[in-house]
Amino acid sequence: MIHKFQSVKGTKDLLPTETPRWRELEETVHKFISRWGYLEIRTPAFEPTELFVRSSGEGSDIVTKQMYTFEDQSQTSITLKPELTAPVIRAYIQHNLAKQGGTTKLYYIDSLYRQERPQAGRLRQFHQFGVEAIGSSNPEQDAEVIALAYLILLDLGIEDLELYLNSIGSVETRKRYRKILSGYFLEHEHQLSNVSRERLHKNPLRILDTKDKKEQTLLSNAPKIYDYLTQDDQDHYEAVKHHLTELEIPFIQHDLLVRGLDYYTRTTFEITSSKLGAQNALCGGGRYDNLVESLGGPPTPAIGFAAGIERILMAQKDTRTGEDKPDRIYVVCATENARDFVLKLTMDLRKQGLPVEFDALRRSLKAQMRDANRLKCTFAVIIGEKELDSETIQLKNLTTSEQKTVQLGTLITYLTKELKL
RNA sequence: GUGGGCGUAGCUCAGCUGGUUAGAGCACCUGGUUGUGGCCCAGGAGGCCGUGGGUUCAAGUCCCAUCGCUCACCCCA
Repeated sequence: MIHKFQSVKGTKDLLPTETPRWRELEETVHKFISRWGYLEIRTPAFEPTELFVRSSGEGSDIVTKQMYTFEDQSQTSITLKPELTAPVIRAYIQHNLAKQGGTTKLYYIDSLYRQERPQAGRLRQFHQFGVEAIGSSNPEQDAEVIALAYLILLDLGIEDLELYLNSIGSVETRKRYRKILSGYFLEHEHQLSNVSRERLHKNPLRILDTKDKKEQTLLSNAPKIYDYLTQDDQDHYEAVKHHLTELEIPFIQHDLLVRGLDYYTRTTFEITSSKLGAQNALCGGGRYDNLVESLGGPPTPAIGFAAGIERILMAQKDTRTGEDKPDRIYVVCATENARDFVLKLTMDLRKQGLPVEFDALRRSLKAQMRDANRLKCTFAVIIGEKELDSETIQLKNLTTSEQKTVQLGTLITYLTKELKL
């Protein structure tokens, strides 16, 4: 028995039943984001492993356990991209996009790869769209990016959006806060769950994310990062909130929101939908003012977000777009000796831009008619011996069941006039 | 990596406490029309019941293992 292949765990085929929804989403993304002045960028599927280690952080989960890493034939360590900010910034530096002046505003729609255990809303190959606005450190830029994320999700028809906002300050602030926080939790270590106790040493900030109800009171008394922000950080944060309020973008301050990647500074945000399962984040993003420099570029502030396409598709209310297909034509072969002519006529009609089907299975007339019906064709062009002899065709309207004889010479003019295409 | 649930026809599923040739709906094919679809009627094809082992006179059904899918933890989009 021959072994049947299956798609690799955590990967999915998009069948013709679902590709229309993907296309529709992608078109919306292209249109919406370009209107805001962002330009599309496409980066390679893989990058030097070191790029992700340097940007995401050596201790981050992505780097320690989620990357698809391999050595190519020249023993270079290669990694399938697990996130998109680093490759975009790499390209930005490599091609010196800054030289164009102003801010550099880029967007992408792309595939990512992370080796995690799949579950609802989480795959090993998945898709995101996102933007990176590179060059401005000002709060208006934060507001623009956050507004873009929020409004595009609204436009995509997602209900129950919740936007969570936080500021985690500079890298130094975070280091200082981290120390204070672990001090606090160390004092109360006996009240911590096993998971949290582990995090205490790896990354105490993550304890703030806990879902353990028993720890909630402990958390509410924990030192808040806001109190450790510098005056500049606070001013920036306040300005971002002010802008969002002005723009009528509703947000929820969430001082426990910390992100998994090391490169974030100041603003972080996340948008969730209650329509999703446990993996309820549709979109995550934040400011990363040190990344460009740490990847070898000039000191350059930047902010961006990435949104998960699979999750958006899950959260969308099922707006089955019954996009009206153009009227299709089925050229039916009624007798064997008409076969050659059927193929030729099919091609002639297609050359006129008409959407035309024919039967390559040599099925019976009846079967062809059934097929035409199954394919929701609006016209059947029937050709048999009689028609060959008289240079006519039978034209049957499959909606009204009317049938008439049409001169072959006038068929194309007739069809192009009759059909809404 | 850890835990729960589930694997029966192309799809959605039924199959009670183990007992004859394993079922339904939808989809598919043929016929009812010597050259005509949709509805209807008649018929048909399609299953090593995920895989391997065990218990038993007898296993889709019980036990063990294994693989796969799925949900959750971890983490994140």
